[in-house]
Amino acid sequence: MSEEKNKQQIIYEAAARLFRDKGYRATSMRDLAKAVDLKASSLYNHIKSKEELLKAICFENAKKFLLGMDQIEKLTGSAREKVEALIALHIRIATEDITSVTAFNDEWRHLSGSALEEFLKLRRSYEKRFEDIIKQGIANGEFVTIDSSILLFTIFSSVRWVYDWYKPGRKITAEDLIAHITAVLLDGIRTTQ
Amino acid sequence: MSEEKNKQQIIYEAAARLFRDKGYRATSMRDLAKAVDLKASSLYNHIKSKEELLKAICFENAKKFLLGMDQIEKLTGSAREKVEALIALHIRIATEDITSVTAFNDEWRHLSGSALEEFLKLRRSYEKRFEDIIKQGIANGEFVTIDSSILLFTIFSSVRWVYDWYKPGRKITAEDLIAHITAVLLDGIRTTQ
DNA sequence: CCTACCGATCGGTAGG
DNA sequence: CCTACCGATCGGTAGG
Repeated sequence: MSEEKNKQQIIYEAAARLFRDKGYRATSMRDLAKAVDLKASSLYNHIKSKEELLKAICFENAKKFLLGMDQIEKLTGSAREKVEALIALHIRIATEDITSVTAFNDEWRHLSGSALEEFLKLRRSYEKRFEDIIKQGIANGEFVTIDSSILLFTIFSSVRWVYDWYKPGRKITAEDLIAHITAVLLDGIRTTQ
Repeated sequence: MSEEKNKQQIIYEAAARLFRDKGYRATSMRDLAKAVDLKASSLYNHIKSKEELLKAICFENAKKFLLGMDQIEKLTGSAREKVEALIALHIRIATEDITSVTAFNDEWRHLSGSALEEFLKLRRSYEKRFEDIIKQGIANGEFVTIDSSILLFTIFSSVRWVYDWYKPGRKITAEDLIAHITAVLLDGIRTTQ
């Protein structure tokens, strides 16, 4: 029973790694089977289908972001503090399970039909909630008056490269990254002279 | 002859669009044939192989970035002016042929063996030259003293989302994007009070 | 530029 | 958990 659970967990983790490294379409069930020391057909004693693996990866990560957003919206601080918390959220999720979050980020588009629709709905809702916080900060005078979707996507991408770059071997810690990326986003790379 | 040239061009453009929309591995030669109104076998009168299409897309775009870098390194201005020119370069390349540059960005990893090696060599060289300019700016006192690779990847990603977002229908022009993203990267989103 | 077809590989099932 | 196998689809070629 606990062994069963374990094997399924192992398959999910191997799938995330393969999807990240080779991409969903380029990963075959034979590749996955080999990675967990099984024959391809035996995988189906533990999982339902290839797409189920991708769904789990995508929706688990989406949930992490949405739960984080729930918490941050409840904060009583300024828009700046909320954006700082969101930057930290993204970087913490990324560095805690870099494999899974990278697969989520790059491979969600291979979800099919209704799963894809549902995923995009969650994503749009997350983006809207993030953008609302930015808009509040602009209205407040906390942030510069630049188109809020430009600010949104600049912040998004500034934390996104961490997925491709962060490796346990790096000397820079997650908390260093949070501090430095936050500093760049808030005040820019130019020195104030 | 010029018709022959045209058909090849049409195939390359259709391939870039399909690779961008579905991914390289999920795009079949039957898909591509349908998009250009041919049978799959007839494609091979115009092209050598599927991978040749990906190679062309990847190396053409790599060349655009490297030629831009050549020009910018020759400038006599400050590091800040060079970084501004690089930001503008990225956004101009992205908005001029958004389809091709997105395929280049997302699908290069499906290059095989020696093509992949060569591509990575070009990419590393580009990144190094970019980072050298940043290092110069830090040494100069023009830029804040934050780890240069953090600055490099933050700048890279801040212009990267444009690929996924920019559509001819948008009200914001490429030149607006350049101005706003440059402003955010140089001085941040926080107002100076 | 097409029809016809190749061997390889795909995700997945049957049956034990 | 395996062997054996399914129909579908893949990139690409032969031959006209």
